[in-house]
Amino acid sequence: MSESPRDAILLYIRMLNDLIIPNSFTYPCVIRACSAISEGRQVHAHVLKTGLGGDTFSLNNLIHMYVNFQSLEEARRVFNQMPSRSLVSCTTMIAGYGRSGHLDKALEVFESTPEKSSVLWNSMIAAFVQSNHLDEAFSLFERMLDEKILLDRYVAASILSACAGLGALELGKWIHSYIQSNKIKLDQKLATAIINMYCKCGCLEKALEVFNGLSYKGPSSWNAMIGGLAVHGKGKVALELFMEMEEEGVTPDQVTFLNVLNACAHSGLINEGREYFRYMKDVYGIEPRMEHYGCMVDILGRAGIICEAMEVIKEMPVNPDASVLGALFGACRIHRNIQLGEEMGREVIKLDPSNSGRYILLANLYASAGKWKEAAEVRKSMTDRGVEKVVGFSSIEFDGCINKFVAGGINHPESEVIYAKVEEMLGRIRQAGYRSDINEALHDLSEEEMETPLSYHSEKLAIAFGLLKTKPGDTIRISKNLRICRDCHCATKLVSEVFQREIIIRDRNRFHHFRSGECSCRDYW
DNA sequence: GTAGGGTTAG
Repeated sequence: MSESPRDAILLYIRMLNDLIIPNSFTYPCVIRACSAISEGRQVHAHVLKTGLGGDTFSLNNLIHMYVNFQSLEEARRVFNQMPSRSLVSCTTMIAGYGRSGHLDKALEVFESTPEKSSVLWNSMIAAFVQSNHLDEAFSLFERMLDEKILLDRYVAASILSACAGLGALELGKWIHSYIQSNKIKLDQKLATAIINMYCKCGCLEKALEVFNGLSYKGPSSWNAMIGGLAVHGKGKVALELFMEMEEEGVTPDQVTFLNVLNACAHSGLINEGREYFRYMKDVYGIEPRMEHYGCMVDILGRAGIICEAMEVIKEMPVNPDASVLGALFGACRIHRNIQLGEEMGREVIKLDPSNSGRYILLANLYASAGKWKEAAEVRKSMTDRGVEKVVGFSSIEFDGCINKFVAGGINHPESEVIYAKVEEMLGRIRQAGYRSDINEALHDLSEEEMETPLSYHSEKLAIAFGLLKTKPGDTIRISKNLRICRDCHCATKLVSEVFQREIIIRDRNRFHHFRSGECSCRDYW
């Protein structure tokens, strides 16, 4: 066995010089050793010349190689021309299409494969999950179960990741217990997926239980747990866990530090953030990447230390991307820095014109400053460019089903009862002092549309649904794809008090645990 | 002998 891919290629050349004829065992190794597409193409030609153009093993490896070099057309050509395709050929093509975002083509290969194994099902499910098409991933998973294909640890990890994405706790729990009762091997990736699912579904305690029960904790398990504590606003605990990780001799990586910085951001730990930002480089030699800079800008900007946030950007070795400037833009929004916000908003849209949220935030920022003409222009430029608005929704799981609500939506079969409940809810919190202030509505710089009355924002519908469907005292869990707005945040605090319910809302960025009239974010978000 | 899974800011 040679140590490096280079040696494999050199050995192959020596073999040719010695006139030894390569066979079907030669090429898979040689192909995997190719470090550039041009080299791979040459070997491809050799395969054909040697008369191995019909060898499934060699061709499968060629498909894999072209996929790795992101040349899907060449991969597909090999796939199309091979005399006998195996399940491996199909799986490789599907995964390749999936990773490059060609879900339609992935699905076409998937559907046209007659004998479907769990490997094939998973390649397609994972393609959906990785492209954030979670509903499709779930329905494919259902189909898989209908066809009596057993769940293995790969499919389990994919589906758990989808559950984490949508906050589907019930399904996630089911997968977890299936893993336990069927003794599915808990390897690093699966353990990480379970911990992450519980964190992202709002069950920190379950996540900790799984984490503490692991016989071996790899870096990714620590990362998932630290990241989970971070989004729940438990910054101090996250930092303690990080120190424990170091004490146990586990080497942190760039993901660890991203999560550590994020923990600082959500808990307002400014000094700690500054320290860890230096520490990662000084102690572990990890250079901050774009994401780390973005996080650092967020920590400072959110705290209102705009000058220092700008300093961080100035000191970057590369140009800041839309995400870094987006963090600064977000800070301007919170601290009502109209002038810099205007500049950042425009810059961010220039760098990433397809993100609808930024247009809306900028338009709302203008509107809040009374600059109606500019606000209209921003909105127009968005429609002119054909940028689709991301529709805000809140989802709540009940009886194994995910119920989705959009602001002002009436598509739910129980709409009438739900709206009546919203009215009752608002009535009762008004008695406790809630005012839905028109002025606040106009100046609220949320991503969601201002056209829908605040009373019918999607989370209010979801909360009303939760109050209707769950028993008194049950926790209501809601996931939302955008950020919660100020008015809903305020209303939910009061609902938690008046109805004596714990309400957990996960928004785009973090968790809000509402209890007895207060939120775990302490209004810092 | 090849193929599928996890953690990653706002």
